[in-house]
Amino acid sequence: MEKHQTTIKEIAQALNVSISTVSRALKGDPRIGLRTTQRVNELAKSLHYTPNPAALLLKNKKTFTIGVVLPYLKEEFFSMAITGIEDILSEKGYNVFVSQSRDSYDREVKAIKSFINSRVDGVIVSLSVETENYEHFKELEEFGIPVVFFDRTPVNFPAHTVKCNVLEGAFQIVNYLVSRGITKIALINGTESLGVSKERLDGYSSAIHKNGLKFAPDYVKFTNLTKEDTEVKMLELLALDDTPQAIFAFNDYVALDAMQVCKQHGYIPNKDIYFVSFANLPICTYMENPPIASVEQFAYTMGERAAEMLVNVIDDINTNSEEPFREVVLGTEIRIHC
Amino acid sequence: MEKHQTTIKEIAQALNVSISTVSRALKGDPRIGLRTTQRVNELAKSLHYTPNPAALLLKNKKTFTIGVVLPYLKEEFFSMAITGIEDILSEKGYNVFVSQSRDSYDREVKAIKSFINSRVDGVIVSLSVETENYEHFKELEEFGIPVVFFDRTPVNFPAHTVKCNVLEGAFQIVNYLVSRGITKIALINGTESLGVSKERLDGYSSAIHKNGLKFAPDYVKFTNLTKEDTEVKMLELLALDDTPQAIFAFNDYVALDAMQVCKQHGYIPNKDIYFVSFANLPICTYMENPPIASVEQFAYTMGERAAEMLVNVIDDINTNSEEPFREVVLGTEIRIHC
DNA sequence: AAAGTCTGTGCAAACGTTTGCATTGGCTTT
DNA sequence: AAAGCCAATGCAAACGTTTGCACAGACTTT
Repeated sequence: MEKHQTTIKEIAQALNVSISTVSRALKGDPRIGLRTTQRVNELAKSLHYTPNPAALLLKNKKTFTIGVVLPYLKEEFFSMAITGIEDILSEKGYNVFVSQSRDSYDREVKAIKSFINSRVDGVIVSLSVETENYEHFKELEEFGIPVVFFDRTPVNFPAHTVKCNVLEGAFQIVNYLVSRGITKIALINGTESLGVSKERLDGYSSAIHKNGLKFAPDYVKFTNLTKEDTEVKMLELLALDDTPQAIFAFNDYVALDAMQVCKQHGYIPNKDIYFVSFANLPICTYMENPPIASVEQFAYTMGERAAEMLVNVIDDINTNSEEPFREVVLGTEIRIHC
Repeated sequence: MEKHQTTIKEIAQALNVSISTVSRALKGDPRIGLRTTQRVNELAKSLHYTPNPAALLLKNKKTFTIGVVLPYLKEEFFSMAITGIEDILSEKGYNVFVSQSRDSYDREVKAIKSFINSRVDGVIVSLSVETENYEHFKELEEFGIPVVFFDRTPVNFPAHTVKCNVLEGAFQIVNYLVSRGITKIALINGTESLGVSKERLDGYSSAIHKNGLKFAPDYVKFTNLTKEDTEVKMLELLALDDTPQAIFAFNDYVALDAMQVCKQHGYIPNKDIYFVSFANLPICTYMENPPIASVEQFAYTMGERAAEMLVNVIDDINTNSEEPFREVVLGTEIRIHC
């Protein structure tokens, strides 16, 4: 347990030169003689020297650390997004703090505060379902820490964002159902606080109208994404006089929960009632009976784009160019599974 | 973009007291007068003061940061373990760096090096399939950074570990199959480099022997956990003269991949060939046809225990008590699904 | 009234780097 | 041989904290 960490100072003493000489030699400053530079580098290597990040931060004001807050790592959509984020960021020399809000506003706020404390260089966020105010992100701003949101982005709050074209996706997938002769289509949406919920609703209703169908408010439910709430909403739909022929679910988890309710009540999913959703769960490919179609979400790509955007924003802050908010919208693809 | 961060010094100037007074007031040192303490705290709060972690590290040699390296976040087993880790660690005031090895030795080494650079206080690891030498962990030791391994722990390398009783679990689940009258049981194991593979094999063979069955080397396959390799191994099993009646898979992912191969070749999983596995994929509860039984892995608990162990080790280092390596072995439970 | 004891505060060094500004010694110029 | 120059190096301040020690003043003791 020799908890000793070599410092520049020790190298200097060992070589009988000054600290500044070692510092310069280490970064290849041309003012330092070739021989000295060499000796310093050799000794540094053999002593396993690595610069103390605290000292660096103190001078440079940069931690090379990025914080990420997202709802649930266990959702494949988010764990894949993290992979994209990590890939880009590690390449640029950043480390990644990960924190899960588990769809709780309080936890999200706590995570942000802790990121402020540790002076991350930037933050990437996908909002919790509960989040309706954005004070914690304003605080981040006060500390000069930039934020990029992906997928679950804030509403009425200008910010850097990466998302996919949810509205278009919702529109297309409802259209697809209609093209198969299905007209009684219900929507189990996420909570209204989520911008992505609103977009799904807009896409849904514009497809409904465009196809000359009647928009039935009874057919639109909101779930807070918990299994329990989804079950309640699905039961409500089943209890309607005019049972829907198809359910458009907020995402795969909601779809699966809803499908279970169907089964328990004697309906055969994708036979008596069709299901479609937003794909956040590639594991569905292992299922006997996944939703019949889904909107691709490009989780990995979204993570990549968000990370790239963040490093760009960080670099631009340093060069002091005052930029407007950036936005990336990924294309739309729907996948037919059967 | 006022990237200004309040310092203790500014508070001192504003209040016309010395820096040390502010520092002491902030931590409630009884030597500072009540009035002063109050004034300092008020101003600090209104200025959003938070101590600069770099300065703290420089003094305290502690980053309150823990690094975690594990194979894949997208595997529910690991994302749940992370949740357990996070829960314990955030409660103790630590931040968590997450890095995925994606079962690559090189990536694992890189992650460890980067953790050394950022001077984490400790590291939690679940090994990649490829890892066969442990030099990178020795390096960690040289820097005085403690490591705790969970689930995929090293072999012939003394270390702090948290795992479940894999041997016993394997034994019991094979026993269960036998109790259902199934005698031709094959094993699709992980690579031999993994200690948990060896334990599965030992449990398997001891159950085979105990039940008076013959151990058939042909019935034991090793996969590197990729879909491709698992498919190859499953095909080999199907090609045997004496096709097995049941497959004991390394984990749920391997089971699912193997089941797909079965289906493609006209066998009905869990009818023609039974499947059992180690449960690392709770999403299986949504499946029509999951493995008929599985060994519980206690992902969340394992994460918790590992985190607790690590903080204990860290605390003990500071109190200089030289301790032997710790080990936690979680109990065994098998779950019958149908 | 001198000595002692509090209470409340300040000084300055230390942690490991970076970096602007010297300083040194040897070499070329005149 | 005096002046000037360059290459190579060193000094010291700064970044934001913590902390051992010292100090001032006011109050008690004798």
